Amino acid sequence: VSDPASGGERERGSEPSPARARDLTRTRIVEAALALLDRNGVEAVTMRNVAGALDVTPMALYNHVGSKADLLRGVAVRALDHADFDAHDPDWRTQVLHCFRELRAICLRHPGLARLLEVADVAPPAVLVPMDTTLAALRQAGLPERDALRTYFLLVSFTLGQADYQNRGPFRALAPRPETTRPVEETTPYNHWDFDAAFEFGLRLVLDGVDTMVK
Amino acid sequence: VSDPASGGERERGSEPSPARARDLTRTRIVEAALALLDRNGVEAVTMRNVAGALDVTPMALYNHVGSKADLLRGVAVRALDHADFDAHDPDWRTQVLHCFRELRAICLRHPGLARLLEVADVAPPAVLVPMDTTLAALRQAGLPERDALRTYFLLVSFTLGQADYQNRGPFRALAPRPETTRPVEETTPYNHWDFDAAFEFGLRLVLDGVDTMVK
DNA sequence: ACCTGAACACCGTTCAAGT
DNA sequence: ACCTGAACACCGTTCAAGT
Repeated sequence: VSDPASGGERERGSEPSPARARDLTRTRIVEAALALLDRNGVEAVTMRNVAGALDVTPMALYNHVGSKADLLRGVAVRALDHADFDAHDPDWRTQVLHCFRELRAICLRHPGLARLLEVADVAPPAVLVPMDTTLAALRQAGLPERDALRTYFLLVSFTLGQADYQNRGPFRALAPRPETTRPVEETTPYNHWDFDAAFEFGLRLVLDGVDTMVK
Repeated sequence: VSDPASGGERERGSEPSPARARDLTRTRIVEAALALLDRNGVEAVTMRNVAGALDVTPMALYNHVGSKADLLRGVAVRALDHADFDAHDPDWRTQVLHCFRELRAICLRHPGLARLLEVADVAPPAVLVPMDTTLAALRQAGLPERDALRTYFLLVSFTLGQADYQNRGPFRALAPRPETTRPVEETTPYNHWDFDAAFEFGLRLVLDGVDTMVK
């Protein structure tokens, strides 16, 4: 609606306007949806909103996407497909650190993405395949295949969960109400909560756990 | 609709039917919503469905609940309010284990609850306050207040995430596609995945990490 | 005080038409 | 092949009535 670049030039060259060519494309649709996700959150990415942003009828989208679930899957892929999860480092610890810092950075760059990935019927298996590097690193650390997978899931849950909390503002839930259960002077950590530090703490804790596990 | 016990007796005693008393109550509404959540998942708990289950107009609910968010908050509270998160054990490790095993057990008893708690604007701070016992245990383990909180969030993300994956069937997402990225003989852990064992592994890993951290 | 019924502004999606 | 428009079966919620 408010995008000035969307209603631009129509029929190019000499073609006599072949049925109002809009060059609507799956890529353009996915990008419009991602823009909506970034600006207004996951509940704003609606077939009708996406269509409106592209100045098109809702039903026009279905020539390119199949369903809303398909579109959301495309959005998730698009947001992650330029990620580089490979640290190219022989040390398994720095490899795992790099991997999940990268995942978190992307989730913070696209508010609403973490939520989208948690609503998992939307995330295609392909999305996190690059994380194979993490599995390799954990195996290299000495974990058997099954435990490497378990640790991988633990790290994914943690990373997405934290990013999600951060994105929707200082935790509305899960926090034991400091204002009522605890004297005021102890509530300081809630007021200036350092998400970055908390994330790094969690990563270190898990990696320390891996160390102990393989020892 | 299909509940035979809902359309039962009307006006009792000698009262001349004072405007069709339905004894509709917040508790009954919350319980009907929880039943819907358990049977048909979170997307089935709809104002209209809840009203239908109670044989009442959707708008009748608003005399007792305020909004759908308020209702969902009530459902979360109801599902958790009989939980006993206190192990009454001096050992901090068994206290933390008990706490999160209990949380997970409740989430598995109420499929859809984990998802509900993750959509956190719905979970009231009060819901997880009993977890104060966990914080106390982690402080007792030697963690400073801030790190105890961080570990608490890590454990909550992990527990809810795992329960959520388990509830919606063998992970549709987040799994690095074994069938295409890896030879078949290595895919066994995917086929018979032991959620209980994976959860226990995660707990142990985190507690080992705490041990290392305070040492 | 509590419940109903109609209505409003939304959803995703189907289907028959248009070009 | 691609897009439109009307329609269907849903949402949560407001508002004026009924008792």
